[in-house]
Amino acid sequence: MKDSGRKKPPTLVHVARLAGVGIGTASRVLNGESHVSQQAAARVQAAMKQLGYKPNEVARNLKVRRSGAVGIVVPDIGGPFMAACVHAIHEVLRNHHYVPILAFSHGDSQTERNELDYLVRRQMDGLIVVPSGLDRSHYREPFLEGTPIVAFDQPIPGRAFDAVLVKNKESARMGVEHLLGHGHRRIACLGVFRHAYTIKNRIRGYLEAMETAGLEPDLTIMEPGKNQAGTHLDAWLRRADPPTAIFSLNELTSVELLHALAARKISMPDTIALLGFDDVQLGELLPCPLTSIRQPSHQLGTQAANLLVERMSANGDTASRRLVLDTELIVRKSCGCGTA
Amino acid sequence: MKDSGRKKPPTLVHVARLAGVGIGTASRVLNGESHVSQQAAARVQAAMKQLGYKPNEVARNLKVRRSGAVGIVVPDIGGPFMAACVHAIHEVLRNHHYVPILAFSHGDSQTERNELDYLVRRQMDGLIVVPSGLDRSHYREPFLEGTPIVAFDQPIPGRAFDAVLVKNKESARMGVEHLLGHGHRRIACLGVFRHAYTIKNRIRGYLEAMETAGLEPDLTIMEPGKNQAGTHLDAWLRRADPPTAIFSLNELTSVELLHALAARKISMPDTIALLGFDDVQLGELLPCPLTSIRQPSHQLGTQAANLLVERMSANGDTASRRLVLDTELIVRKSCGCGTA
DNA sequence: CTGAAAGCGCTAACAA
DNA sequence: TTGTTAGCGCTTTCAG
Repeated sequence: MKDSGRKKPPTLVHVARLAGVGIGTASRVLNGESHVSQQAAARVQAAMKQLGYKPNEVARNLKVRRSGAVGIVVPDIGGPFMAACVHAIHEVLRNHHYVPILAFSHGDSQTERNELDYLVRRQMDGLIVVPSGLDRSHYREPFLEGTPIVAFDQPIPGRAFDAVLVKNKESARMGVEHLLGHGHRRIACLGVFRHAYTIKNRIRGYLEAMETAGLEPDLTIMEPGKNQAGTHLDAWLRRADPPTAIFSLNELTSVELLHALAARKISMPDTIALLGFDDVQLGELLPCPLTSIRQPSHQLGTQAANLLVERMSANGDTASRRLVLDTELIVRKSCGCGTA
Repeated sequence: MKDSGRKKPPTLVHVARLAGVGIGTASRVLNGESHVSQQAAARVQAAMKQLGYKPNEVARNLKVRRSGAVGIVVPDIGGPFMAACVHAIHEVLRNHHYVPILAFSHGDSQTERNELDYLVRRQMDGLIVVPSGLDRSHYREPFLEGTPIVAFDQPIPGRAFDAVLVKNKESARMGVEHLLGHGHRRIACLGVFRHAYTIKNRIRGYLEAMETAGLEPDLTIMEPGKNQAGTHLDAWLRRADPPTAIFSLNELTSVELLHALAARKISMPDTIALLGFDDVQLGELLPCPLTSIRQPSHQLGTQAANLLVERMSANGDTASRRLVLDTELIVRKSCGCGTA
């Protein structure tokens, strides 16, 4: 009397029995195969309808050894950038009849590894991963072999994975140069550590631009989630010659900075100009509209998904490909434009 | 020579063979069962490690007839509200060792049905659904029977599903009354159609508040994605006695409205006051900080997931439960507060 | 064209 | 404590 609750759903056997055909035939019509008589097909379909039959994908997967699913591992989808990327990936994948399975690493290596492990056990046909933990050694482990992977936003060192990235260094450099163009000499740079690769390259771009201009770089890295922007801002302002502009390395920093500036009633862009990565929602409507570097999130997602789809259907192994996309500078006022 | 590509990963059989034990024993140590000798356990574990064995979840699922996965169907995760909800759901689910599978309905009934169908075929152990299509007849179809479902944000008519909702009508009423408290008499209401239930109730709240105050309601529903807020705004302004306040039914409307107001340089809250559902990112930092009704997105997600987890593990069938959560009015300036 | 039969990798019941 | 066996629901030879 233990399992009396829900009665088991009908299987192909039931369908076949009801239709008076063999299970093989039933399977064939299920898969829309050609070599079936009209007669049989009709009766099987009738039986399926009558029983409300739904094929069991799990069983099918076990047999055909592919799950039709692809795993997506991202740190989180809090910000608009990742949300948009994930959305785009989802769309492409669904169009190709894959089911996307989303997992969060929270930027932690261990969690990332666990999620990957789990996805592999679940027989994912492919993986799209933002490698955001510090430790990336698990990408060399054997359990990932045999599963196509495309690295997203950040490359995976070592094995030659496909990757879709943006021009971080160049974009940063362009942004800082724009600030330099406004006559700023003391440009501070603020960011958070987490996503090593992207940030590292943006920093590199900042440093290059400053160096080329013969200026002293002024770099600060803060911990995420601690809302330390205010503290750093205060420190800058206490200096004899505080920075006149800030280059922000990501959305989170920009938002925190915006709050900190507002709380201190510091006028932008006069006292301090701001330019940063990632467009912030409503950034356009702020008292001083935000100038920012927009990453092509939708394209990024689409390209990555396409790359993966291609690789999953490719029998042979093609060489690994790396796509690097351009960003766009959205010029508004926080950089100093239109103030003169 | 067709399948020569990737060699098949090791199975329990290989492990057992290498360890020199029966497959049953191997399975037992895999599942951490007690009745195994130290000897055997050790050798099996060694073998597993040596082979880099990863259990095949698909096979296990087929056998135990549960997938350990739960499907989440939402219109999209573009806005911060849904993003936060989904995040919370994910978290709870993962803590209970379920894998969350996210699907998008785009607010379309057909898509919604398809996704549900697919999830059921994939043997989801449970479903959390935002029923956002107009047609909800599919929730009465037999294929959903036997799968626990909790309705999220909007209830499912008919069958007695669990549901987690917010107090839409009461919140709207409270919001409008706040506006009334500022002396506004002509309060327009703007929203988009899509999410029938929530919107309908918010409208009801608006109407009630207006009626109670003995005022003429002024309701406009626009189509999503068409950015029609400006058009409606213009229409209002052409009137002899234009509204002095707008009650916005959701985030999308608020954002569009904000853009439209800014483009027309209409001052807020003097010329037009604004109060709406859903907190908008950076709403606090706008020239006129936004007053809004904040929904408890995190709680909503957590509760829904907990409800589902409970139901999935409940053998017998408990009565369906409905949770209705409170909202919070975040008072800033766009309503007219602090202007006097 | 069609039915029967052999598994996919795993768990669970049953003997031993 | 163990090995063996019978499937989970489906696809896919392989004969007929």
